[in-house]
Amino acid sequence: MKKEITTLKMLAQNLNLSISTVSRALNDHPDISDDTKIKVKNLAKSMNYIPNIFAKGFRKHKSNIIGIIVPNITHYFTATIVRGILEEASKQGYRVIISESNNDVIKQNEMLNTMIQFGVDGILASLTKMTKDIDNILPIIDTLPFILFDKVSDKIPCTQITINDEEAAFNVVEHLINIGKKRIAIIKEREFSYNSEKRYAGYLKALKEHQIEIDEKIILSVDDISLQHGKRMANILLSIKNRPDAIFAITDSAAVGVIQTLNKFNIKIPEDIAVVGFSNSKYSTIIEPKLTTVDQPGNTIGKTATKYLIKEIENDNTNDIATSKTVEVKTQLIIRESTFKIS
Amino acid sequence: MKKEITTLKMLAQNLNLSISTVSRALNDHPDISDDTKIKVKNLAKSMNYIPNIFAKGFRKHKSNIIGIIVPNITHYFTATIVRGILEEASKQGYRVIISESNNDVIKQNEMLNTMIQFGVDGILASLTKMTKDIDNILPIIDTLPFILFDKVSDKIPCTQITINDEEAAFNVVEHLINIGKKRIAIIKEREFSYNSEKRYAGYLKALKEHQIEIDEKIILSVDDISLQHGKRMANILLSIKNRPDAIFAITDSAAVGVIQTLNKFNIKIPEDIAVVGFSNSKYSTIIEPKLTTVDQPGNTIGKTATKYLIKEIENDNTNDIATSKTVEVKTQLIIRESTFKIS
DNA sequence: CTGAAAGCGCTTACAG
DNA sequence: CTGAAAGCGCTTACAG
Repeated sequence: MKKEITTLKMLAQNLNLSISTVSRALNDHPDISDDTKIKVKNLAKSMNYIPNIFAKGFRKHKSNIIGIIVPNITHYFTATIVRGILEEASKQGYRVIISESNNDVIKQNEMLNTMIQFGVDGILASLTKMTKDIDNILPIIDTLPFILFDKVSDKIPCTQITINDEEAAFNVVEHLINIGKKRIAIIKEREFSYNSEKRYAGYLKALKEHQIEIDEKIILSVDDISLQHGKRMANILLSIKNRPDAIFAITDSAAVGVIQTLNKFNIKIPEDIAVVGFSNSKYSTIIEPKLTTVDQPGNTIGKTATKYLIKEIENDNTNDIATSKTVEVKTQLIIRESTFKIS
Repeated sequence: MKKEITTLKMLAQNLNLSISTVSRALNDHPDISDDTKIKVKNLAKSMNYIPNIFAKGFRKHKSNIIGIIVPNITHYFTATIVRGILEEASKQGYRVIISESNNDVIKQNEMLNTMIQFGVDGILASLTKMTKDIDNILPIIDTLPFILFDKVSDKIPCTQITINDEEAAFNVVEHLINIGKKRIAIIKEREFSYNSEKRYAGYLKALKEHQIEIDEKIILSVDDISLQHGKRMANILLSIKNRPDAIFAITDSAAVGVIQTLNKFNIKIPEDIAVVGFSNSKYSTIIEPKLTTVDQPGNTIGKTATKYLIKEIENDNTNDIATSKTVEVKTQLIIRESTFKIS
């Protein structure tokens, strides 16, 4: 029982005009007289005319749909980015198709392909953790506009939007030093994570600049930077002879795990051991003591990425390597009880 | 520098066949010989043929895209539902377009309209809080397949997928009674929320069944069932002369606010006052004591809703009121420290 | 300022 | 078993 859909043809017949004229009037073509335009537009409105996007897209080879692919949509930070993308896209007249890779490279590639098949005008992607197989992505980036955000990779020559991971981590560690900490542990991910490596670099840089000795024993790497592993690592750090006086976990979840463990052993936070996370997720204000962390403006990342993508789409310069750039969105250190100045 | 796209025509020329035959071969039409099919399919693969979904959709008046609209995508539970939708949709060859209403009715209507304009085959919606203006939705539901999930409304005659709110709340309250609580407060939303009303109904039913007096003074309603309001309500409940010995907050966030407040006043949980939330969000295991709550299987809701929608799409029976049904997905009470049996 | 016509890539009745 | 042709709803060079 679908409703009768108004088409250009119907409008044309009604007004005794040609389809061409009606089409042009609706698109504000300069050749058409204002008189006609007004007549056409009024009728269109009264007949509830909705252009058939498919015919249009088909004709112009443009769908006004952008595809986005993320590892895990249930992460608060990711959802926040998605929200930014949705806002900006809808403002500019684009719709958004979403896929989740679940950190599965095979799935990610499948999804990229179906997106292209579905005729998206461009793709915004946040990579899986182990995106070693850049091979599947490289052919795509000169097929259509493609931009990376959050989980990016410098192996892929395209525009990338991230946060200033290195600087943010540097600020975290410097803050810990400023409150008097001298033996700062870090819990990071294994090598393949871009973000983790950047944060680690910031950590090292801060220690060096403040001439603090780097001790491998308190630099821990895990496969999956989760709450569970945070707990495990905290236990390890407590067991070594020369305990750290601060723990920087590269993720809020891990930091929460650390705090829970320290609480269990009645270790005073931040006096005995200070703790810092990363993300400013909701947990950070629910755990006791409240967590010092880095706020990442997901909304800004999403909007920025979308702006760049649409610009590329509308200029039709498919990922010109020359025009690719890396944009770093500024984060902010949020200081809470887990590192409060001791005095 | 877009790559040359393989079309049916190119395949046809290459094989000296007609476009019709190639099209039929690719679609496994019974009229075509196996020989031809194999030849065509092989060439298609080697030439990397991808059907143009727009031409196809345009021709068949079908986009294979479903639209979903939710109030807030950053809510963990919502993201979980979205994940379920994505999984099921992609399994059945559909793509998903997402919009966020931010609980704004005007925006919601705009989005519904653009979705229809974008030619989605059907819509899955979770309503804004104050969807009193059903008026805008009613005309839609007999235009195309339309299904409600999570935030539903019995004013709209279409298939609805929710959790068993009433039963779940009943179980919560019965559990509190079983551990010896006799004066159970509830923090709910104001009247316009469907879910809140159902949970409230479950609350009342349990009290009645166990012949516990209903006291308006410990039935609190808020506009926005957030952590902040949870705190505020907890303060109110602590200030009344005859304090409750249990608080059922209709949301985990509010329950967390309650716990933080009780902790501040050193009230023993659950001995003095037990606390229950709703959602089994991540916070519920981060707060101390860990929160008893109701687990809502978002994934199942998403999948179920999608299955029904696609069924409606493919049967082309647009929201036959006769076939509309309300499906309740079962929840599970998760008992944790905030209500542990006292003995 | 307006119209007739071609064409985007596909499917499908119709004919053989 | 295969092909020629129409048509889905739109835009746009071409002609007037």
